[in-house]
This record gives sequence, structure tokens and C-alpha cells, in this order.
Amino acid sequence: MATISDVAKLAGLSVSTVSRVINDSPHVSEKKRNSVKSAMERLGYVPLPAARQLRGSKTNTMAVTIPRIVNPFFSYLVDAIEQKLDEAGYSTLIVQTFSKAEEELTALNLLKNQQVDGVILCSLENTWSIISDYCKYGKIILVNEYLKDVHVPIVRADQYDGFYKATNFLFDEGYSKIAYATGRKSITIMEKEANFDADRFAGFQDSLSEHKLGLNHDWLFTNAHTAEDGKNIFKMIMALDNKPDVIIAGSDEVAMGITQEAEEQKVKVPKQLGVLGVDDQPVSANLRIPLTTIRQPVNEMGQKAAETMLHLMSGESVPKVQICKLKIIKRASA
Amino acid sequence: MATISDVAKLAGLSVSTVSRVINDSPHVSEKKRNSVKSAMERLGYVPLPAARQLRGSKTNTMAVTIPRIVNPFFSYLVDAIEQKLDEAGYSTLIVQTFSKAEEELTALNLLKNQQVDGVILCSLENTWSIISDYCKYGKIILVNEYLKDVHVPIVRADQYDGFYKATNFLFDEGYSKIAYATGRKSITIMEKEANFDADRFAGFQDSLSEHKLGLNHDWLFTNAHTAEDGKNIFKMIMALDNKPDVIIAGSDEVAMGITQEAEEQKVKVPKQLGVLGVDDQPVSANLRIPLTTIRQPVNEMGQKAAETMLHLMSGESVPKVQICKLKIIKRASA
DNA sequence: TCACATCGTGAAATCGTTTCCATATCTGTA
DNA sequence: TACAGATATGGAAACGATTTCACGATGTGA
Repeated sequence: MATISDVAKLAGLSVSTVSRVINDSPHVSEKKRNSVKSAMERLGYVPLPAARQLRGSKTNTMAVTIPRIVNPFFSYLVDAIEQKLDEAGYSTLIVQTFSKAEEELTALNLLKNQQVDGVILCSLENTWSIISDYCKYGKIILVNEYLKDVHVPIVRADQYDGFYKATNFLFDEGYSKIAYATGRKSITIMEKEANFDADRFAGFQDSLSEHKLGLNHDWLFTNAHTAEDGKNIFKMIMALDNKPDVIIAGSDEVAMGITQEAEEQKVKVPKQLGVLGVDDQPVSANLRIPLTTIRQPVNEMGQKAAETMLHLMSGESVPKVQICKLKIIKRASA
Repeated sequence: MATISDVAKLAGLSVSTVSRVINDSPHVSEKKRNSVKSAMERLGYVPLPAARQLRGSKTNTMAVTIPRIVNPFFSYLVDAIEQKLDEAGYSTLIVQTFSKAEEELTALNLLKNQQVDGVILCSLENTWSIISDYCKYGKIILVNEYLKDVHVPIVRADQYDGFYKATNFLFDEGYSKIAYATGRKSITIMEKEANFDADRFAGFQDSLSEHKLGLNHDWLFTNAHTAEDGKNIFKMIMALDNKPDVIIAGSDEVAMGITQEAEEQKVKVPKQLGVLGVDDQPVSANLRIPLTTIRQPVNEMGQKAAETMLHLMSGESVPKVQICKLKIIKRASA
């Protein structure tokens, strides 16, 4: 492994000059610049990242936190982010949090330890007071998830609008007994905070109110994440005396579980129970019962997020909040 | 940010001693060890990775190369690898190659530049002669993909056996005109090398021969990767005078495209055309026509790969080749 | 022609660790 | 009692880059 002094020796110059060439700073004569370059070439020299980092320079690496990479929503989001960052010469470090607060801190500590220049949080496990401490170590932005009173740039989808319109859409389709499933642990939390899930729920509720309907707590399901959860939700619905005629499933995965279990039990979707997914995963169009779903603007969010981070890096100002629109994709399940 | 000397000062000891405690080397009295530990605790001290790396010690990071993270096969593979590595205290760096040789070299250069302790190649874009040069910089293993005459540990699936049995299975099901799609660029290459695709094809061919059948070149499709490719393949099949009665699709994604286009054109699957997928992606069971498919042992491979790498790290010997079995999952499409 | 700014260059300090070497203290044995 | 060997500790060099500082050469304007 050639070092900077090897290059200096070969070029008959000092390491300072070589360093200047590497970081293309001015005040180096064209002639020496070229001789350094050819020496680097000849030795196949590449600066050792660890040494540069130690001196406190940029790492050209960005961390992205997500709950789990096997969730297609996040793998596509990461993909979009990574491609944009790549174009700008940044590497991407994917950190799976598995929805654990400590794992998220791992990513934040990467910033503290100067291993990355910035962190793109697509998952939010810690309270903001904990996270904000890390802002002094580098740039942080929030993507998809969001909170009120956060002073870092946010790129997010308009969950309120999407869910409000989606609920209206269900009414238009003739449904009136609308159930609601969410990944959240409880509904009370959702009602207090101004975030992702709360906005969805608010959009849902506002549409309900406008149709002169209140909340039926029997039709609210929490902790819904997987297809398995969806199956259980379906079972719970069937056990109800007063059954909903449609359910907003919280994710395509949960929606898939619901439709699957419905089929198993010979309940017709959407006739006996409509199912509205959320995400529009690539497969959702190819399911046995193609999902009607609320498409998330994954690519748009990923690209905007990467661009925002890049602007931040070059010291440009960025919008405080960027909002992308959700879209209802009508297929067969509702 | 507290440094090692801050800790030393607070504990009233030398940096050497603190360093010994950090790396729990012997020859430190229990008393001082404790006082160092409490000093570290008090300052919230964490060793700076860049500085450790510079001194040439371990990075506790592993690179994993994959073609694309949005491909569920690879996201599950990475997931399995990451979880095992995590348990052992290693971080995982995911490198998407986008099937480009240069991107793969990026990952290998991570090894050269001491940014990772090892590389797990789940994608193989360069020739072995290029890759083997990097072995001197750290540990490399091959997962899923493989080549003949490679001197690094390999964890792979038994593609030959899987495809041989799958083809037999199709004969048992009453098919006899079997088409074959692959991601490979051409069939000639496949017949020469001893690798992933070649083994699949060999298994397919051998079963064919045993049933006294030769290859029909009209039924061989190359360059098949996406659902879109699958749709095109279906169209090409329909244009044939002598049509196959079943197709081994190369991947579930391609299989999905084929069944989708078949439905579009009112061709009954599996009655008029059977479709056999490969991978068993999580959604394959929930498609409109649930896919009969060859399941890849993703989790098993991922776990074995991580374990192998960990053994390598601790200097233990590991098997040259570890082979996991494929399994046929019978559903509705064939 | 003088004063002063700019340019080009190298020496040396610095970043935060690990590790080699030297030294001091402690053990057990002849 | 003395001495070899193990144990415990600290000092300082080393890792490979960047960056500050100093200094001579060159250019510019009055």
C-alpha cells in the first residue's frame, strides 16, 4: 500500500504539495501538479480514509436508518437515496434499526465518531430530545417519519391529505363502516402527537366527521405490521357482531394478510369486506386480488431526501419541510 | 468528544494502561482496570474508529456485495447475514453493485483500504483473477454465486440438484415440452463454465436426457430478469408454432410477468402453460395464481455465510464448500 | 526602485489510537 | 539472600493523512 510520502518521494516533492494536489487546493504549479498526478497513477495510490478522517476531514459517507431492509417500502426508499448520493460521490451506509432505539443511536454515533458526514433518518425510535443532541456533530434530516417542533429539514409525504382523500374515496365507493389498522401501539398516543401516524388518523377522522360519523373503537386495530397480523385482524373482525364493510389496512403487507385470510374463510373481497392497502408495493398489482392501495411517493421522497442532504453539505439553504403527495391506486380489493 | 488521554487523566493513569483496558489485554491490575472503566463511563468515552483503523487494528465491519437491494432474494440474504454478524459485534456494509464490475471493485477496495475486515461477495461481476488479488488484504468468501477453481470458502445452494429434481418434477406432473429462461446473456457461456447458471442448466439438461429428450433452442430464453422480461417471453412463446407446455422461469419475478401476461391474453395457467418460478419470494404464495417455485435456502445460506466469515476472523478453519439444498414448493402455477 | 501582496513550496505539528520498549515491583526458588 | 522470571506500568514512536506556519520568489502599483 503506497502512502502519501511514497508519492512525494517519487515525484521529488513534499507531502504537503501532494496533499494539495489530492484536495485540489490552489497554489500548486501546473507542472508539479501533473508530476504528482502521474506519480499517484504509477503507484496506484489512494488516500487512506482512516487517516483523513482522523484529521477531521469529510468522510463522503452518509448513514441511512430504516427499520428493516426486507420491507420493500424501505428497500426502495434506500435505493432511491443511494442512487442520488452515489452520483454526488457519496457512499451510503444502511443501518437497520429493527425498530430498536439503541440501534438508532448506533447510527447517530456514527456521526459523533466522524464516520459519516450526515444521517438520514427514515425511522424514528428515539424521542426528539435525544436525537437533537447529535445535531452538533453533523447534518441530520428526517424522511418519511416526522414530528412537530423539529428543527431539521423534513422530507415527508402528505399523510393527512392522502388518508383524508382515501377515506372520502371509500365513501364514494359506497362504503360507510370503515375500520382502521395501524402499526402504532395505541390510539391515544396517535391522537396527541403531530406525526406520521397521527396525521393519517386525523385525515381519516376528519373525513369521518364530515360524513357525520364518529369513531367505532371496535373497528380500530393497533400493532399491525405483518401479513400474520393482518390475518389476526381479519379473525377479530369476523368475531364482531357489528362488522365493518371495509378496512384501511395500514400497509400492503397487512392488507395481503387480511385478503388471504378472507379467502381462506370464503369471505368475498371486496364484496363482503373491502380492503385498502397502503404503500403500493411492486407486487400489489399481481396479487390474487389486486390491491387497491394508497401509493407512497417513495422515489420522490428518496430523491428529495438525498438532494436535501447534498445541499446541506454544500452549505446551501434548504426548505424546512418538503411534502410529497400520496395517490390512490384503484384495483380490485376496494 | 472525550479522548483516551482525557480518560487517562481522569483515572490518573497513562494512556497505555487505558488502551490495555479497552482491548482487554492482560497485565492490568483489577483495581486500575476498574478505575479506568469508571472513568470511561463518566466521560461517555468511545474509542474513535478512525484512529484505531489508522493503527491497523480491526474495523469490526464487514462488506456484503449484492446486485440490488430491491431484489427480495438479496434483501433477505443480507438480512440473514447482518443479523448473525450483529450478534458477533460486527457491522455490515451493504454494497450494491448494480451488476457493474467497477462497483464490485469499490467493495474490494474497502478491504484494501482497511475499512472492512472482510468481504462477502453475493454478486460476482469481475473475473476471479481480478478478485483474487484482493485476498491478501483480508478475508473474502463467495455466497450464492460460485466458480470453479476458486480458493476461498464458498457457501452456495445445490443448483444442479435443485434444477434436476425440479425438471423431473415437471415430467412427473405430466409436462414434456419444457422451456427454460435464464438471466444469463447467452447459453453458450453457460455450457462451458462451472457456476451458478451453468449448474442449473446442467441439472435441467440431464433430466431432459434421462427422459430421452434433447434441447429445443426455440424454448431457451436469455437475459430474463424482470417481470417485464417475463411478459416479453410470454409473447415470444405465443408466437411459436411449436409451443412448450411449461416454462422454468429463472426467477419468481420473471414467472410473475409470464403469468400476468398470460392472464392478460386469456391463456390459462397452468392448463395451457405451466410456470415454475425460482426463489420463493414472500409474495409468491399470495399471487393471483400462487407460484409453484424452487425455493432457495436464503436464510440458511446467509447464516452459514456469516458464521463462516466469523470463523475465518478467529482463525478457525472452515469447509471449502458448503452446500444448501433447494426445495420445490408446489402451488398452483405448475 | 521600493513596499507590499500573492504565489509556490516545504517543515513540522497534529489528529487519537496501539504497541514496542524500558523500568519498577512482585513472586518463587535455589 | 539473591536472582530469574513474571507482572504491572508509563513513555514515546508510529500509523497516514491535513493544515498551519514560515519563507523565498515573483508580480503589482506608485
